[in-house]
Amino acid sequence: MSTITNIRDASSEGDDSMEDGGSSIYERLRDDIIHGRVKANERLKVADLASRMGTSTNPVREALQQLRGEGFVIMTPNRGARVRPIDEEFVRDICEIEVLIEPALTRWFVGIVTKEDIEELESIQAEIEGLNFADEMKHSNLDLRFHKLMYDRHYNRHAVDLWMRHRHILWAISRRFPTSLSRQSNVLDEHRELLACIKAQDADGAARMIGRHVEGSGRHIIERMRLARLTAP
Amino acid sequence: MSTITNIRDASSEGDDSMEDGGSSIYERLRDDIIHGRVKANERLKVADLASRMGTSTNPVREALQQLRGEGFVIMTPNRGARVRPIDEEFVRDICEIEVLIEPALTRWFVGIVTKEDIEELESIQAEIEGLNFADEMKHSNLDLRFHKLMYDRHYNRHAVDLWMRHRHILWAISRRFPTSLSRQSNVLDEHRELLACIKAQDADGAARMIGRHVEGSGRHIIERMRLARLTAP
DNA sequence: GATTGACAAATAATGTACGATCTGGAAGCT
DNA sequence: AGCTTCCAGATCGTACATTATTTGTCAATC
Repeated sequence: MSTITNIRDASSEGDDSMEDGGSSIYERLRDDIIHGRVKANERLKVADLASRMGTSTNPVREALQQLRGEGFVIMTPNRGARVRPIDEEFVRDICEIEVLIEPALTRWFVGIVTKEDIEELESIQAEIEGLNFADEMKHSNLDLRFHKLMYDRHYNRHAVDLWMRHRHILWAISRRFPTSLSRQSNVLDEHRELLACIKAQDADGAARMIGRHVEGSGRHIIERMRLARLTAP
Repeated sequence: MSTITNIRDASSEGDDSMEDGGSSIYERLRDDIIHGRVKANERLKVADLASRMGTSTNPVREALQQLRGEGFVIMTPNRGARVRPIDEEFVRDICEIEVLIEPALTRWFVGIVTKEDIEELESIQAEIEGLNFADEMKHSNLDLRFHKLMYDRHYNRHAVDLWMRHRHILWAISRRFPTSLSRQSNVLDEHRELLACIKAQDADGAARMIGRHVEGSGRHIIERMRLARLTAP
């Protein structure tokens, strides 16, 4: 229970009031939860967190309240906050929701797509194929740009926000594990097929494709999580 | 811009430290936003709210953070909080999401439904038909019980939570307006047909039915909102 | 004379410190 | 053993200090 956020402080050694490099308390806590640095259902004591973060208690309390609103922590009156377990169930849950939402967003995108959009998508896709998973970080950014381009102009901002939130969570989790080779080739295939459907103005096909894509990603992450849990508990 | 939460203080007159009747600051603020007592994009000043609520600023700040997590207020650093507009767009957005989620939840329910469940659903439906919209409040509760029974045992807690949140918002909004007679009869019809599909183990039919039900409710609320906005701006 | 720029004062958000209140568990009593 | 009492620890609320933003004024320039 010692190192939670201090894990990444290895570089800046015994430094209390570290000038936080742009990351807010909220983000730090959120990352600690998503990355599993705090155990499931573990109690989060504001005083502890405050000293660990190098601030007073008030910012921590507000961060916790925000996290409660987003469902990452569970708070009971006069009894503090506990972390919601980010386990395979959680991933499955949000993936299932995405399987419902993303096809709808995609279907709409096919209806409004322009020649320029397709060109940009293809250029992104070319970049993705170019680096071929050499840099996971870069790949993730490109992948995000790919999907963001499709969804960003959608009128349903609420749905897009939901997608973004889920996406960030999944991305943070999947960053813990490497992507298997088979999944890598599947991702490339799925993107290619998706592009083909978009170009052909086949909304149903594109929706079906994105559904498969999301489901595949989710399944892959869950398998990796299960594996990691079994090998190194 | 004077009376926001004080509207309901009319009864307890000039009483500073009113023993709040179970409603937390968070709930008060949330209701004020949903019910449109605060104008869209209006700035929420913590000091104002604190004095209005009869407390100090800290509880207000935490409530605002929670609301931010849930997307009801938008906060920018060093610039405070603004209320997210709860307009027709907002309702349309969450209804569209529900149109995607609820059919999936319903489909699963049809797969695990027992004889006892159906009996209880029918008893609730009988009660609903019995009071025939005489008491909107009671009707809402029964309607909630009806759908809750279907969704509550679903394994995807995240999706069910989302549904619950959306449901509460919609309910709070629709409470502002009376339900039209035509919509009333439609609701009854839709429930009846839904029950028939469930009894017949017709998952696709039930899903289609609930989709129509949600869409109809959403459309009705939006129309009412538009009407109210046009008649009394 | 009107516009724009900088500077200063007000206003409001953010952070810190401390006291009040509640919970949980351990020690003591029947 | 079971119940009560009490104390340590943590949360929650209040007050205050600090910092950032906004506003208003005045002067300099076009």
